[in-house]
Amino acid sequence: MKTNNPAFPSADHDHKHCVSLALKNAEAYCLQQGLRLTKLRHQVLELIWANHQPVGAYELLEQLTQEGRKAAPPTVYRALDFLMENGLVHRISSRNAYVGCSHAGHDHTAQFLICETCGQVAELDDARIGSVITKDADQLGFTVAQWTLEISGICDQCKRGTADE
Amino acid sequence: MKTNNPAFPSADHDHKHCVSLALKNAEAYCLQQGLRLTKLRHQVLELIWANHQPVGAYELLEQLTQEGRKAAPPTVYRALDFLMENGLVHRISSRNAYVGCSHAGHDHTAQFLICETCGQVAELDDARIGSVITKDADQLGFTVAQWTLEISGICDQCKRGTADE
DNA sequence: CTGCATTATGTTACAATATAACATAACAAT
DNA sequence: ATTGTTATGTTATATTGTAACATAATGCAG
Repeated sequence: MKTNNPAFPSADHDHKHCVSLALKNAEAYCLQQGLRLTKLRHQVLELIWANHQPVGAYELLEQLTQEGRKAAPPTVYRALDFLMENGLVHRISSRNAYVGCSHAGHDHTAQFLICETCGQVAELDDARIGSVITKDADQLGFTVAQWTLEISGICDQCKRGTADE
Repeated sequence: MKTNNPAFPSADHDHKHCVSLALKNAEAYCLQQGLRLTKLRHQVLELIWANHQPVGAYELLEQLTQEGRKAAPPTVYRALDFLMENGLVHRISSRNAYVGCSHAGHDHTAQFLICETCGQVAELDDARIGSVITKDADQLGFTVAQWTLEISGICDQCKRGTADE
């Protein structure tokens, strides 16, 4: 039996459901905020979620092209910019890659566990980290705008060998 | 009078002393560890410290060239690799830039405050953050190898206007 | 100190990631 | 419909980073 791990979904979880849920959330959020989640942006967001692990911009570009859209690098980067500005996607800068964000709304903070073996990413959301950061920064008179925490290591499934993969 | 801020050194601090101290530490560390801090590596490390804020690889390349060394990109990247492996330099991935590390020894963790205005970087070293990370990761069965925390915002000096700059 | 293995650097070419700048198209509101 | 605004298409190029192989320096066994 698989462990039910909310952070690193097991390989047999319902991908499609997972993606469509994320998209619905995004649609609702954009509607509510008066943001234009155009076809292109929707498509890019869907691809990001479908990959379900960090995807590079040029990988997205290729996938877009395969889906029949005429696209060049700016096409992808602009969509990514929009999605990031509005908190629907995060950039993993240590990998030059992008992942979908589950808690939309532009939050500007992110905490990731990145598995070096399988490449999967889990988004943490531990308030303690933010509070420590804020306190430290305050003491130095530093005003925090945003931050990224990227934690690299090995996930549970990969440690147990191939059984779960 | 300037604030004596250990994290963000004021503009009038003794640059040269600062650099030479860092270099001496690095030399001592490499000697002790049997690491070969060659002329090139030493030169690159010195340039990084001399800049005293994150420097890009190609910027370093240019500076190396100006100092009369024949250098191509791999020259710089290899030196950077060595310096990073041995904890003498950190990479700021959100900026594709490199900074000197004050606590040598390969530690593999880093916490940075990055001022969006002046570009200066302060390295934090708050043990609480590491401990929260470890606990969170443990609960998910994730084994942490290394992590990077990059905090973007505005430093004290820049908030006060140009007086301190 | 000589030859050999190892490590570091030089050199050329190129891969991967990202943006500038300007043209066209879609949209939203009069 | 007209117009201002926002989004996308298109071409070219900037920026960052590596692969692959040649040469040079270094450390060490004999």
